[in-house]
Amino acid sequence: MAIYLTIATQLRDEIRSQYTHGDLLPPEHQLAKRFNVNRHTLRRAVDELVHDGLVRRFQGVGNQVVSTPIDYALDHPSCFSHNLSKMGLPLDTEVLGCRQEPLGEVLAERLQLPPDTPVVVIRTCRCIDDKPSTLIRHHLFNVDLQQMRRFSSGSLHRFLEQSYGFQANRGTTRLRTRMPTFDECGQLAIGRGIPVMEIHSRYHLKESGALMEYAISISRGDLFEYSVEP
Amino acid sequence: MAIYLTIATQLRDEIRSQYTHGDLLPPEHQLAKRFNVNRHTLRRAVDELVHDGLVRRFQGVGNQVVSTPIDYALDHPSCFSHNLSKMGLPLDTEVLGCRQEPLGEVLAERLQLPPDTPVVVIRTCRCIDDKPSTLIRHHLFNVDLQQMRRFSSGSLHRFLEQSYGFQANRGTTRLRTRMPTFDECGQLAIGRGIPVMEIHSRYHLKESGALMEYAISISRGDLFEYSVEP
DNA sequence: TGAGCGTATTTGTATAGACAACCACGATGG
DNA sequence: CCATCGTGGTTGTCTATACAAATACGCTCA
Repeated sequence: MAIYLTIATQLRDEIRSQYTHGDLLPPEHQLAKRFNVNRHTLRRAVDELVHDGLVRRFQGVGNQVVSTPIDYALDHPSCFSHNLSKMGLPLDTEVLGCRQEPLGEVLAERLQLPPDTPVVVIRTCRCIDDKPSTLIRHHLFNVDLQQMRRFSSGSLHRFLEQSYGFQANRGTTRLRTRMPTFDECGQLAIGRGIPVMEIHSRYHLKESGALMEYAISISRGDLFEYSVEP
Repeated sequence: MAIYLTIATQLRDEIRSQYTHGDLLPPEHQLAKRFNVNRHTLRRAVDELVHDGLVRRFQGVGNQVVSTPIDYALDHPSCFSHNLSKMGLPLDTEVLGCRQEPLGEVLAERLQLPPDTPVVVIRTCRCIDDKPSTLIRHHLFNVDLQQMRRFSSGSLHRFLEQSYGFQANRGTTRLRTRMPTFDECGQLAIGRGIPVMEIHSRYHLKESGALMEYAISISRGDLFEYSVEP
C-alpha cells in the first residue's frame, strides 16, 4: 500500500477522534516531518481527505476540518429562509436578475403547460455568513414583472404574500446530486471537487391549488443536509 | 491561471473534438514534452480530467478517454427514476456481510440509546443490471443474528415480515451528498468525479412505533433522483 | 504450437528544492 | 485611534530525478 494512502487513513482516524469542525490541521511541513515523508507525499495524503470532503484547504491559512452540514427540513411547507433563520445564521438574499420570458419547451412538457406561457424568472443567490450557498431560479406564474422587480431582498414568499396575498403549499420536490458546472463553481465560490444538490420544487396556491412557482435551486452539497419527516 | 489548469482546458477541448471513448491519450512524457512542462505538471493536468470523469488511468497501458462530455442540462427529465424496479430493470441484492455488534457511540448519541445496545448489521449491495448502484448498512434492532444470516437476497423488509411479522413505517429520512471515499469508488465501480447520495433512514414498527432499523445507504449520484411528495 | 521469460513502455510513487500567492498579525506612522 | 506596511508563516505550483509496479509484446525454448 502506498505511503500516502496509509497516512491518509491515519489522518482520517485522527480527524474523526481528535478534531472538531473548523479545527486547523497542523501545517503540512510539520505533518510531513512527523510522518517522515516529503511535503509532497503528505500533500498527496491530504488530497485524499480533501477529496473525501473531510478537509478544506485555505491558502495562507491552513487545512481545515470541514463543518457539519446545515440541516434543512423539506417537509415543512415553510420556505427556505424560515428554516435557516431558525438556526440563527445570518442569511441574505441577493437578486441576480428578474425578467419575463416564455416558459420554454422543457419546463412546458414537465408542467403540462403551453410553451409560450409567460413566467417571471427571478434568479437569486442565498448567502450565509456572506458566503454564497445556494443559487435559485424562481419561475413565477401569474405575477407582474414590474411588481416583482421591486423584490430586492428577504423572503420571496413573504413578498408574494404581501403583494398578491399568495399563500403557498409545497408540492412535489425532486432532489438529485451532481458536480457543479464551471459557472456554478464561480458563483458559489467552490472548487470542482464539491458536489451540489439540485432541487426542483413546486409551490401551489393554498386556495386554488394552481401552480404558483417552479423553483430550481443549486446548493452547496457540503453545507446542507435535507431531512424528510414522515 | 496555473499552467496545469490551462493544459487541462486544452486537453478537454481536444478530447471533445478529436477523441472518442476508448481512445488512449498520448503517453504522459510525450504530452509533457509537447506542452513544455515537467511530467508532474502534465499529470496534474490529467488529474483534472480524471476528476471530471473524462479520463481513466491504466497503469502500464495509458490514459483512456472514458466517454463524451457529460451534459449537465436538466433538459432530459426522462433519465433517472427513484423507483427503478418500475422501469423493469433487473434489480439484485447481494449480502456483503452480517454480524452482531454494539451500536457504537456515534449512532448511540444520534438515536438516544445506550452505546452497547446490540444490533445486527447487514451490509448489502444493490445491483442494477449487474452493476452496483447502492451500498447499504442496515442496523437492525431486536432481531436474531442466526435468523438474519439466512437472509441472502430479495427484499429485507419482506424477509423481516416473514420472519418476525415486523411491519415497518418509514420515519425520519436525511439526505446529503458528498464525494465517494476510496473504498466506495471501488465497490460502486465509479470514478472519483461522481458524487454519491448518502441517506439515513429510520424505520419503526407499525404496531409499537419502536425503532426497528437504522439504514445508511450510499447511492451513485448519477443514477438516482429522489422525490418527496407533499 | 504453446507456455514462459525478458524487455520496453507506461503509469505510480516518493524525494528534493525553489519560488509564488496568500493571509494573519504586529509594528509603524499619521 | 486608525490606516498602512512589512514580515513571517502557510498553502500552491513547478521543476528535476529516481525507482517501483503493471502491462504488452516479442522472443526463446520445450
